Amino acid sequence: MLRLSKLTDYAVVVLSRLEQDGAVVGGQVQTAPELALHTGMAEPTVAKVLKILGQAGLVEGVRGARGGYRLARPLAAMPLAEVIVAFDGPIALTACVDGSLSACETEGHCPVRGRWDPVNDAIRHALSGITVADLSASAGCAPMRAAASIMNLMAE
Amino acid sequence: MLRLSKLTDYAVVVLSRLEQDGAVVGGQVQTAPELALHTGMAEPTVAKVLKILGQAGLVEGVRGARGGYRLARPLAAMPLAEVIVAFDGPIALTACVDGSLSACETEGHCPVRGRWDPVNDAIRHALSGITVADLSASAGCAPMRAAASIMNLMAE
DNA sequence: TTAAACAGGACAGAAAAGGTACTATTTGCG
DNA sequence: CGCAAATAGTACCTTTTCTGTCCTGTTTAA
Ligand code: FES
Ligand code: FES
Repeated sequence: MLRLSKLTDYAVVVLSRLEQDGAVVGGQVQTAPELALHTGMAEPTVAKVLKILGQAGLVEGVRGARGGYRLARPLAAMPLAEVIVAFDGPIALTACVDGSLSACETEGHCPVRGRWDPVNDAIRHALSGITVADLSASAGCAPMRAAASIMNLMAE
Repeated sequence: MLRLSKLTDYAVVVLSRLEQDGAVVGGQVQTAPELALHTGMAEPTVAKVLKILGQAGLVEGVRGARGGYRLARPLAAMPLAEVIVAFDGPIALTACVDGSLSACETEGHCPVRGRWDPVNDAIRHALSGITVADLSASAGCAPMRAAASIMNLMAE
């Protein structure tokens, strides 16, 4: 299925919400609990997503009281490929195992190595023109997440 | 990592070997044990790969004694996408769960549904022009599999 | 009739992902 | 100065998925 990580999907929602609330570079910050309420996800999960996004340099984390997160760039300038790389690792279709890789490099030849390169290049090229902003448009209409959000509010 | 199934990788090797041995449509057949020896993979694994390829209509299985497998088409006319679909399922980047899909369809709206469509279309388009023949070229130089094949022969 | 080979499904082990919790560090505020 | 809020990092457990193998049934040439 070429399934990508669920966290990648969550990340797009969180990023959309950040821009929607004006939490762009130089603006107001948004805390993880606030984002959790508005997106309907569990708070630890949102925190995990934001931490990974911070390591990737896609969001800026402001520490301390009155801290929070803010977009490092507008979503229109944020390639989707960077988000995928942050959560799913390098964009490469391969069945290669890390352990056998060293053995193949010393050998100089490998049946797997380089075989899928044209495929990977094609996919990278296909993803190069898509930004997170292209996906955030439809992220607003979220009945399911809204329902989850309501249940989240009621649980308090 | 967008990892594809190992079986997909095996499938390309098996398909390449089939064409290499002249086991094309209307020609000689190749048995699963033979293919296992030549590719260096375990025989049950090769059998599994061939069974799935048969269900997908990419190879033809001839039953009975003196049976075997043969390519349903030349590799140049076999899109890689079909192989991936056979082993990894539909080509779609999504975190959608099957269970919640029905609930979303009754609702008519879903935050996930349709959001990744532009990405999926881009990937499908990128894969549409690649055939298995494009990958089989470098599948011949297989020092690792050759070594495994030798060990396989010695074990008998 | 026998044996070879495909077809289909079932099963246990291994690997990866998802989610959660805990601790440490930073920083505004009284 | 001390407290509280919030991020940063890490570690762990649970669940799911993948992998590889095996078993039984069906077909067919010899
Ligand atoms: S198995 Fe990956 S480089 Fe050889
Ligand atoms: S979660 Fe997949 S259609 Fe709603």
